[in-house]
Amino acid sequence: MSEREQELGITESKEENIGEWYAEVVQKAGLADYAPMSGFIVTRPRGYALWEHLQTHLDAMFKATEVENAYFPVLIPESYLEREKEILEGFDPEVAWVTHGGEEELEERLAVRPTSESIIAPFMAKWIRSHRDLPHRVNQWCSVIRWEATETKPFFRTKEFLWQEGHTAHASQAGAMEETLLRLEQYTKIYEDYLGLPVLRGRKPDHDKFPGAETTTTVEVLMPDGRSVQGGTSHYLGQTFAEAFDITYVDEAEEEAVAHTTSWGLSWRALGALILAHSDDQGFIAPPPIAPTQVAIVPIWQEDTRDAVLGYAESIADDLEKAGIRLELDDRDERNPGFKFNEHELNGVPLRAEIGPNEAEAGEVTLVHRTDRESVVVDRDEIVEAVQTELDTVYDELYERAAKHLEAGINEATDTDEVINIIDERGGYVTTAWCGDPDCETPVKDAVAADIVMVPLEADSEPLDDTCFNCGAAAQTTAYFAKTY
RNA sequence: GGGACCAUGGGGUAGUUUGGUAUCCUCGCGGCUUUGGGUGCCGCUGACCUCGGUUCAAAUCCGAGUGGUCCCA
Repeated sequence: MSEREQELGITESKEENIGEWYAEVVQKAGLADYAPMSGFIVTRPRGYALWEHLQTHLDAMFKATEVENAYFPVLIPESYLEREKEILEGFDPEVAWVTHGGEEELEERLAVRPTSESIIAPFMAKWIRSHRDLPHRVNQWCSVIRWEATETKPFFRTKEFLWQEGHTAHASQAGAMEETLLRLEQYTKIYEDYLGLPVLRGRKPDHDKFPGAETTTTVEVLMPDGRSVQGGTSHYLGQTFAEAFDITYVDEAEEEAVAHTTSWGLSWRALGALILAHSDDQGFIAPPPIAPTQVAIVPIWQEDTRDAVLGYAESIADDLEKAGIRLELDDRDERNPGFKFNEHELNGVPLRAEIGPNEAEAGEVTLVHRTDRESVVVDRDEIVEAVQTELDTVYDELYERAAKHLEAGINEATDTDEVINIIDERGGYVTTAWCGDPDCETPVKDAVAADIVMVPLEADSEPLDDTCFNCGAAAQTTAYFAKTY
């Protein structure tokens, strides 16, 4: 590696030093910077654009399934937070408090929302009177703050993060469970159809549920270093919150009844997952559906071919733009093509169009994949279709790569030593039969810091074996062990 | 929760052990040159994380803080 490359591009290796490599990709690809306060980041336009595109797609799915957006205050009175005991206990150590307005101390301190159940639920109680008001669904796109003293990793671990939180109320348990699973389905779709990441769907074990929830479901994404990321969660909250906040309605028999509620959230951790999964030692790789720039057109000219090449490139850019493709025509005069190639690769642009005198003369365009630098020469007249095809190809390559990794990353074990050994040597998920007692998780936790990240979604699915991997008691379910972020 | 390492122009660094003039590359800006994988030359701007201590003198030594990375729980 030459000195020049060390300075401008990525200098860390994903293979050997994934932590530092990730920090370098995030900064050099212009996605985020570290803020002056520990635990906070500044999301730069290229990083924020990823979030906006993800948001557009997910929001459309919500709206197509009867969700409306609303906005609730960032501050929650302490008395509201106290109304549901478990949520208070669950989040208490991580709540940031506002105690003063100007110099004056407040009569009641205000929590910066760590999640909004306790401010949304009272309003649901107010708005819902009759069974005709159900189901009721609201979602908000916002940020929350959880004051954990952990090390910052942009998009994965920050005290403030962007997310959406959906909250719904239903007449029946069945309706609320259906809702819970529908949102989990939509999270799966976002990962698999837009971010290029296959996921595992499951339920959290009882000791790791959302505070106050009956059932917490999760989509888990396997990272290149063998750790699992919780990519989104959807909770069936039973009647706990409805009872605490009086979300009741008059049913068809004119009886007062307590509603069943759900909540579901997906954060910008999804961005962390896709950056970590797809990018390489050359820099970031954005999956085409959410790429801020999908195609970088690099014109290559000599003195005498300049006008012809630029004119040709511009007409192609016009066609692509009209077709709704996000592109950048990089006609900077002070940079040579090689420099531009490297820069767009660093920034994650999934497809590059090279247009020089050769292409202009032949009526062609050279398209190059970000993933493997493979190039195809296509006809100028079919440029829109060709670009769409090649973007799909890049997406498929990203997805296939991640799918192979996931497939190889699920292994089965029958006893504690085997669970520990596989986690230690290969990482990934280790499936094993489990009795359901959290004490049986402890030896694995102590040895390799891995947890049970999920159990199968279907509560009645048969465990892998008759007896628990650790204590030998009757197995209740199959556990998926993994190290986590 | 415990430990280790690190912090010098926008980015990457030398200098720190042994206290005294801060090095080089790159980015940026101006000019010329140049364009199918990080062009070349000339000129310019720009830095010792913060606070305190020791000292004639601190990037350098000491203490505290802030921030980052990694390892272990």
